[in-house]
Amino acid sequence: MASIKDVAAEAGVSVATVSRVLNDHPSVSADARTRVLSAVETLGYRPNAVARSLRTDQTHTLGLVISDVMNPYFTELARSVEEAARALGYSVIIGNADERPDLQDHHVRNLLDRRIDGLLVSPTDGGSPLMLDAARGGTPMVFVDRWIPGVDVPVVRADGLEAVRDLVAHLHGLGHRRLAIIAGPAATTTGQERVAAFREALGAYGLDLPDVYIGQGDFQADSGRRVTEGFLALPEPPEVVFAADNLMALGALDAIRARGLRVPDDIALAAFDDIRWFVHTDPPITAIAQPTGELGRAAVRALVDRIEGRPPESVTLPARLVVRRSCGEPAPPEPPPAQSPAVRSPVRRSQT
Amino acid sequence: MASIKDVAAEAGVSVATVSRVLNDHPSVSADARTRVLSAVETLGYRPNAVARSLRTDQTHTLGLVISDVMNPYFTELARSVEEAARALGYSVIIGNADERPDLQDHHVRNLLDRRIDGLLVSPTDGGSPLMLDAARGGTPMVFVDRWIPGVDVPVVRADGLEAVRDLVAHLHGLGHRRLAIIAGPAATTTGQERVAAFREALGAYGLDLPDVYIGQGDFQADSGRRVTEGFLALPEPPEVVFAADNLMALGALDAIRARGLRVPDDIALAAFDDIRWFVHTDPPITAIAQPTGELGRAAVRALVDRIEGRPPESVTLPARLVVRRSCGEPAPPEPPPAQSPAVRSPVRRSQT
DNA sequence: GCGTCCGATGTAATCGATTCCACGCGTCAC
DNA sequence: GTGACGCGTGGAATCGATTACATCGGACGC
Repeated sequence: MASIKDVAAEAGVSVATVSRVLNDHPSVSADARTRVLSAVETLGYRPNAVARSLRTDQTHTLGLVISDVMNPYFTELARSVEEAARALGYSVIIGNADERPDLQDHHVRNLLDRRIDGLLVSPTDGGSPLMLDAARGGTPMVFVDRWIPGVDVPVVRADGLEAVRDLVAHLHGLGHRRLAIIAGPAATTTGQERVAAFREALGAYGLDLPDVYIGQGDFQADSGRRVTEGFLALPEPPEVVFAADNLMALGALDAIRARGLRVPDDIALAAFDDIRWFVHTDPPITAIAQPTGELGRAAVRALVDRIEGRPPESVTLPARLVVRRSCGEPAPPEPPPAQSPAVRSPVRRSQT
Repeated sequence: MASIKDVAAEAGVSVATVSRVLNDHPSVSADARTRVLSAVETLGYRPNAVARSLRTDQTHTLGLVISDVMNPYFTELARSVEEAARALGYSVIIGNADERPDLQDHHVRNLLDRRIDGLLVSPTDGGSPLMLDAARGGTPMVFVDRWIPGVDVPVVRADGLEAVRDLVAHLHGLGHRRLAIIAGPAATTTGQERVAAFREALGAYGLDLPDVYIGQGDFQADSGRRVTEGFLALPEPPEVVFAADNLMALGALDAIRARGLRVPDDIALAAFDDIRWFVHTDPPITAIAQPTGELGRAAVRALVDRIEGRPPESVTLPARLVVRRSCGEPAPPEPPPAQSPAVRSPVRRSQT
């Protein structure tokens, strides 16, 4: 592969001049510039990003460590992050933690070793020593979706409280009184918050959330199945199962189906996180939708602000309820499928 | 951030010795080794991968350029690639082309600039000059899923011919005679092959595939909707729609539903690529499943073989038909959901 | 006792860029 | 006419690692 030296030789100038042309530094003669450019062309030269990064101490790369790529919510988040980053001249390297703290640490370490300019994390757990060091250390960092309390890092996330209240109102209105939740890991903020929001919303109707109606899941489909099987085996099974993410809802559906029961006649189902397939499941599933694209963009904006020396902002966006038929009639008309669901909602910001 | 010099100073040795310890070179005294190791510990030193890569001309990184991350098939492929690569000591940088040749070029260029050790590509089109140069040039490369004919690069893919024959047999057995396909872009091999396989399989039953029953899609949901709307508006609409990927099947479902029609009573639907949600759609969708995990692993194996100087092998694995209810009764019993669908099938290999 | 060999170590070159500094030369002001 | 200035350019240092080569002792064989 041709290096800057080859280009310099070909153009009959010094490497310094080649570098100046490449970084369009003003003081280069028109003549030298054209000679360099044509040398670049004939050699098919491309600057070595590794060497450049070593010298400039910048990689123009963001790291994104997410909990689980196979979860459509995170896939979409990753996509919007990459898109936003690209628009700002950054590349993204994705690390998939698969909800495993050890894998998460592996990726964080890997990204740090590569000297990425900044790190976007959706933590799988309460924070390993490595993660905490990274957060306190010099690396610009922003949490997205989930965060670690007590760490001074901006957070970009959706607030589901209002939507969960709407959901409970909907369920209550349909006559449901025994409501259960498949929770995410207690070590994650989303794992805790969704249970807390659910309990609070139930409280407003004088309902409580007994321990047997809280199933401990891990945001993966299998745990949804396992927990739901437990619910169904109860002497008094719940009338509604609320899955704290879409994969556990899938597992719940598996379990319900394996028992030969029907949704919503025998048991109702709702999920946190909306995905396109929920429109076409049997029955269509009522879900809480997050403004995923906005979250990704806001997260990148915050991180790049930090990297480039501007004060980053924490952002909290509202989630919203999408009612379908999985909790019982009536089934509201689904709006015609649009290119992208038009989620226009007010933005709440708070300085960090 | 501490550098190797700081470690050397702290340990009272030269940088060469530190480097030797780090790369566990045999000729280092036990004393020096422990001193270096403890210096590393106290300084929290981590070697700079950028500098190391520059010197050794190896990044221990694989590039993966896929056509569309939001397509669950590719998401899963990416996941298995990363897993397999990690097991072999490589990291993976994913580039998402979103089915856009310009974006694909962007990512290929970016990865090449970063001097990745090898490139895994599922080409979005017939091959841009950049891609062809890269293939002919020194960069180790392997195609996965899709490939570019006439380029001497190993290919790892699934062969759907047998499965498509099974599908057509199934459809024919159910009495369907007017079968349509939503094709992928003609510039992709999978776009062409699936149509060809479908046509050939129809031919075995004396059926043909008229042009009006070939809808031109682009592997995205919207095109599936658009094409299906066209089919339904035909004076003689098809009895079956076969979508060449799962996203276009989703779009087809949208269109069918918008028309107020039912699957399979009014029209049957089948898809290439099986995804977990197909079990729970209304109705469960008959699909052709690819051994995605195997493909990812085989692709990494082939690429790493090339990188490390061993002769790489092209691999073709068979896809298989999974019959559900979307093409009409009878609905075979779905096996109980397993951790991972046990796809055990013979492996055909061919030397490249 | 002396030459040889080997193990442990340090010095310095190197990878491919960027960038500080110095230099040469032409222009302009005084 | 001369000094100051600025522009275009090249030389060389630098980033943080790896590694070839040189050096220095000590052990060992004869």
